[in-house]
Amino acid sequence: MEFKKNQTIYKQIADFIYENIMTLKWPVDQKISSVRELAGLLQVNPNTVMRTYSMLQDQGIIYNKRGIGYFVSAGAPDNIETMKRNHFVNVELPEVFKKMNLLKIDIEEVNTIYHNQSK
Amino acid sequence: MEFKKNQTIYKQIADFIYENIMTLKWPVDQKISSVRELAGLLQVNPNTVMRTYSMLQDQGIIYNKRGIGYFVSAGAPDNIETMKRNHFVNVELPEVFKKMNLLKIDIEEVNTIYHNQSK
Amino acid sequence: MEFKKNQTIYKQIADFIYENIMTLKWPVDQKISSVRELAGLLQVNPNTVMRTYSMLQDQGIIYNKRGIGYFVSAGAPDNIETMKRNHFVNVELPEVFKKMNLLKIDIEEVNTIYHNQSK
Amino acid sequence: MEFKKNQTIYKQIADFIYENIMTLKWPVDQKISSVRELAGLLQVNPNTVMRTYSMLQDQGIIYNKRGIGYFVSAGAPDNIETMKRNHFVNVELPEVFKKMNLLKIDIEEVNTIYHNQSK
DNA sequence: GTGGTCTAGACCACC
DNA sequence: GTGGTCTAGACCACA
Repeated sequence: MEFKKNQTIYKQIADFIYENIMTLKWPVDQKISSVRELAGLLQVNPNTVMRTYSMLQDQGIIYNKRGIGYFVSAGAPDNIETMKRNHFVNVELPEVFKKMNLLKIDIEEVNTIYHNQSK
Repeated sequence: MEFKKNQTIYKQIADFIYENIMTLKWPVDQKISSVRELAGLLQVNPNTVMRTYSMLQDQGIIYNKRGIGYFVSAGAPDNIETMKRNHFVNVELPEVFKKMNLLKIDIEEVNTIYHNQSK
Repeated sequence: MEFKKNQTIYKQIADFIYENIMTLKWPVDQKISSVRELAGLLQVNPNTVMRTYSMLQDQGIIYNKRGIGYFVSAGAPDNIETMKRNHFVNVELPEVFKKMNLLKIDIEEVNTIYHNQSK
Repeated sequence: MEFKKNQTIYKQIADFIYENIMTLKWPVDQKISSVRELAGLLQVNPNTVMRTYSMLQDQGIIYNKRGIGYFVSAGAPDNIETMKRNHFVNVELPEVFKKMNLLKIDIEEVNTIYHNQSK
């Protein structure tokens, strides 16, 4: 896996996990990779993975059974989706709109780009 | 002037200058505030302003006359606008579209939000 | 390491690094000294080394892995050599020739001095 | 007159005067332009010209009659030439040779460039 | 007055 | 441990 340099690695790992959970590749209550396992797979320092897991645990996305490992929480797939959706609609989109204003880019232009790109 | 904590100060100062140049408050070939002056005005260390000015000089936005000060480069207003425009269209928009895909948000929904918000 | 006072320290550090890379003492993809390490070694403030590293990163000579350190870029040895060669041939030599013209010094004389000196 | 940005202005003014004296446009014992006059001509701060004149006076190239102005010293044309010649041969050329060594550029190559350029 | 460089020391996020 | 940013204050050459 390759990481973008403009974002922290542990957050990109979180995105990787989010996607696995949302797409149900990692179903609810299933044990996920151990810290060392995932660190080895992603060629990353175990501390970094640990940091991701801690964050996800704080968010209630995964839970921990001591001595056994981390598991996907009930409701995680839906929670992730609404969390991301809210963030996108309430935080990211307004920023985009604000920038469009500054650059005098019309919403029509964005529509055009969107449709052209998907061809 | 107040600074957001999630972005570096010297880049926020750059944005401040970008806007002054784009809106022609600071016309081409006009001397801009000296390092110390702007530092005093923004309540910031002169080194921080110096860092901004160096970056802008590398970008060709401003130029320097030794012992006199910094001046707005010819073509700077247009260059800033195209630079920002390109970044928005080629970098930011694709990321937005990608996220829309993941969250299964249609372009129509974005249009709706856009028009609602502007009311 | 001692520094000449007629040139800035951070550029002299860059020259030091250029040489280590060109002579392959520091091979491609090898981690180079950390900012603090080199600062201690050269008896210089870490900020000064940081400045050098930033410049070299802009030039593509070194790259950064977050939280780990700086590494020599692929192709860096060749790039440094061609960069220096170009500067010498296109900038420095013409100035020398121009001065020879003013002082009415023949190229033959330069040849003589060159061969005498090397004895 | 235009100034290169990689060298100080007052030294470039000195070069301008050196040339006028060496080519005998400004003969020995002739009064040269006043500080203000030259400053106006070159579009430069009078302090900068003053600095040049001070340096030239220290070098014995020009002398001052109080209340009247600056004059070209006897022997100035020859002195400038030998001064420049010595500096070129003893300081600049060795540096060039040293750089040629580092970049493994042969004296033959320099000869070739020299002859090609003059065509 | 102007920019430019450097030091000393601090704090932060990240690996 | 790593880089990165910022402050405070100093010194210098130059215009």
